[in-house]
Amino acid sequence: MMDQDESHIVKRYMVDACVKGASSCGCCDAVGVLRGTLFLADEPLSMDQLVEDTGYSKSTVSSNMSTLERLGMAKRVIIQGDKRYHYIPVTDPDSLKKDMIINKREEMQSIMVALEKTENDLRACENVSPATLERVERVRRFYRQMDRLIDLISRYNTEELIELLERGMR
Amino acid sequence: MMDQDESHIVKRYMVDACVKGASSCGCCDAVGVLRGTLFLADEPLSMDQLVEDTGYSKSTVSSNMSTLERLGMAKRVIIQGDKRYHYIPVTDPDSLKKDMIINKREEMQSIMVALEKTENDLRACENVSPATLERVERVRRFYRQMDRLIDLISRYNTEELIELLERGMR
DNA sequence: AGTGTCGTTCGGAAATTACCAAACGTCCGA
DNA sequence: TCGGACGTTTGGTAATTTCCGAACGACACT
Repeated sequence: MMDQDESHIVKRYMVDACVKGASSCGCCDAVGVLRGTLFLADEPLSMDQLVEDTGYSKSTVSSNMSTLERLGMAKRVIIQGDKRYHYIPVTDPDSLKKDMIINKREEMQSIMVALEKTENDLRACENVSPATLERVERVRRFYRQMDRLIDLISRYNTEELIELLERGMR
Repeated sequence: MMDQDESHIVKRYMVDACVKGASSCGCCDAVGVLRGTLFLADEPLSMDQLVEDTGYSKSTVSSNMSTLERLGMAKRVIIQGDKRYHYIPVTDPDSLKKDMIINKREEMQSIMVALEKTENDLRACENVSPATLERVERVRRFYRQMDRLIDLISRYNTEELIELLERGMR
């Protein structure tokens, strides 16, 4: 009796948290709902179970699970004697961090390419104010710095980083 | 003749880059278009000029400029002898970094609150598998670490950080 | 107070996105 | 080679979001 209700309430917060996280990645709610459901499942879930647990259709679950996979937040596992796929959530901090950084980095890169192109085009123009050019340069420098920073961050694991930065404070 | 066309092409890349960046913050295209337009303007732009340059309506420009302000990507400035607002893009790296971090941090915080609540609820339940609890703990630990990391990162300026991390590599 | 200039807010239309059901392709065992 | 179980892809639809024009409120100058 109570169990059902309680697990429902518990689920709510987790799912909400994941939905929030998902939407800040530009993902739709379903991605968050699915991730949250996976977190609170006792065992790897098949697509049918995800369909049942979330109320989404099979097609919605299928496409959104592939984005979860692409983002490194879920993995497929093989269950012996069952030809269906089963999904587990990725919870390993280093793995999560790595994928978070990879995704962020790709964003940065594509913006940097565009900025570089803009800067070159501006230099080729005659009637561009120096102020404008300098502004673009400055923004580009910012993104370059951030990219470098992300690169450096990716080379450490999280504990190391925290320790290093805490040590540097003094 | 050529000037018009050229500046149009130049603008394209910059605007595209900003649109891409904006949509990864969950902002609509207009936010990116406005930001890109600001970057390439020779002088602070009034709302009327932004309306003309972007083709958006006054209301759209108004509301999206306030989100740009909220995100710390644009600022209002006063032009002597002109009662209208004018906008300039924020290009200072440290300022951009600061706001980027503040926004990211708020996201993290709200997710962490939800995770904490979930963990407490799970502990209160009887029939929760230890594996599930451990999984939630692990995810929460991840977010706590990332939050700590972001906090530390916010205490340095970018050059310091890069130097510190480069030094730490050896 | 009256008038004109600005910027914001509000309700509805248009465009985009998320979602579902059905059709389709694939793999495996018979 | 057929049949069945799975997962993915594909239109079509419902819901959300974006955007515009109009109305509104605030401020300055007369």
